[in-house]
Amino acid sequence: MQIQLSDSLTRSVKPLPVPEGQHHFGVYCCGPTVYGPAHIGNFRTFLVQDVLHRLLEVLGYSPYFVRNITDVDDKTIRQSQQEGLSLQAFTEQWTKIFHKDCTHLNMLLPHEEPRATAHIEAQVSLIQKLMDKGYAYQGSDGSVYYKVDAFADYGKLNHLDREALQTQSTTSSGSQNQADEYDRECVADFALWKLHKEEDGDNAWESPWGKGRPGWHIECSAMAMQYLGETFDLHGGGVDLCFPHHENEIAQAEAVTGKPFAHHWFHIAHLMVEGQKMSKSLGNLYTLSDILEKNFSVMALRYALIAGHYHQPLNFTFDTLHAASSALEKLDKGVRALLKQASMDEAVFEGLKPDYDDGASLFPGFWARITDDLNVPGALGELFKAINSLKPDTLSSEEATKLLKELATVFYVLGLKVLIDAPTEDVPEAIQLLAQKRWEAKKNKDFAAADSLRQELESQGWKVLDSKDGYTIEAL
RNA sequence: GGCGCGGUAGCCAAGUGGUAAGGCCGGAGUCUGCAAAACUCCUAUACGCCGGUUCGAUUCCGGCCCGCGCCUCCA
Repeated sequence: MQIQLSDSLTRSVKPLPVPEGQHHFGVYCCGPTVYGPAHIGNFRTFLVQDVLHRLLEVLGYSPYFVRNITDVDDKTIRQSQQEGLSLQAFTEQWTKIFHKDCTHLNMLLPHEEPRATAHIEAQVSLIQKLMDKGYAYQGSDGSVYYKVDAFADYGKLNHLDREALQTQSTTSSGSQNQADEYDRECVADFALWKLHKEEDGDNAWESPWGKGRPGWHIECSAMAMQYLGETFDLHGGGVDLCFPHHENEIAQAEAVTGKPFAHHWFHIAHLMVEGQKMSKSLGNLYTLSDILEKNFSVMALRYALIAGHYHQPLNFTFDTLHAASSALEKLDKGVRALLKQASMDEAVFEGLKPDYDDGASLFPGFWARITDDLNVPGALGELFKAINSLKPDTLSSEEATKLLKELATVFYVLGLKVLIDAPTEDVPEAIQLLAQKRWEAKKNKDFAAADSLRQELESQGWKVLDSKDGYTIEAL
């Protein structure tokens, strides 16, 4: 099945090339700057990319997925100094936490995860080529800048007016931009190599233009080409990266190679929180641990973050999370009903390998939607519709098994684990004892005693759930 | 100002030239000593506004209003 995906460069929905032979579908996504915990907005972007990664894999595209780690920039340097750590120790610590969060969110590992500081040479060499070809110059401050004017295609990704770029006369507020503090020939020019400054501390590398550090944009051009070649299939990131970051990546790469950098540009809209832009000052910037502390499951978060179309801003609220939890429970029930009919163990279901068969799909609506510009909300709608129409107890064991196999593939693409484990909290002995007493009182039909014990348990933060021949205890 | 995205029931969110998926919430019933769970069922005069094209527009075109994003290192 072929995937259609909108492309920012052509501003159209384009089919991804059909997989053939040994070709690997090369994907580069801009990863995090590791100076603190990633927030759920970052994860929205990475999760959408993860769904694309999984879809490509299941449909036979053989993706080769590269996502970088930015481990040198103003913020990482400043923070590491404040904490009295070396840049490396500082960024490694946050990289580890990022990895932990990714695993927790059930994200596939990238095939490569290059770090900027481990690829200084490749960046220096790319800058040298830009110098040699006349696309870069050393400013009066000693730093090296990209000469935007020299690259005729500059602005093509964002469809910018070249005339306006010459002066870049306005800023976000529409006011005049005071550009005279810069040593660039043109305000649109951007830094390739930043000459060492005192506040950079030890964080400097040798280069033909003196000790310094790379500009932000150059790492992605250099590393993408190193791992994926001069031209690759798809490049993605959050919308905010479309300009200037991706525009600059194109300028750096294409000026040197003369070839298209990426065939397809994939941008993911931002996450809003309670209708507002996320920001520290508004206090609405959540990390994964913030969400887990509020007793939501990580799967509910994953569901909530992928359930909106990537093309539109997603408004995240705690209502959304509640809705996601309930929706997951519904899927859990649907699957359990089929498991019973198929006499399949949970573990067997969870161990099923994704296996997509185009001709024999039992959920054609789901696949049609998800391959149509990664329409996850539409696909989820189709999935629920299909599950609602099933009557498990009328199915043969074979039919139920077949459905489960394809559902496993569907859930693999979404990266959702739908079988929800019963809470396995440790219940203190004293509480267990009280619960046992209550159960006995209930069996003896001493309901007054049973009720007062229930109240006592609740006052201590525990809830008893009765079933036919027993009970379970849950934290409130 | 430039470029872009969006306005669908209480909330979230698909989609279509012929009167509208799905999820959540809500409600009812069954069941259970109570509570919850579970099961079954159900609801809604929802397509920003104004014109145009059309037999017919939420869907196409034009205008307007409103919200949001980017426009020098934020996913």
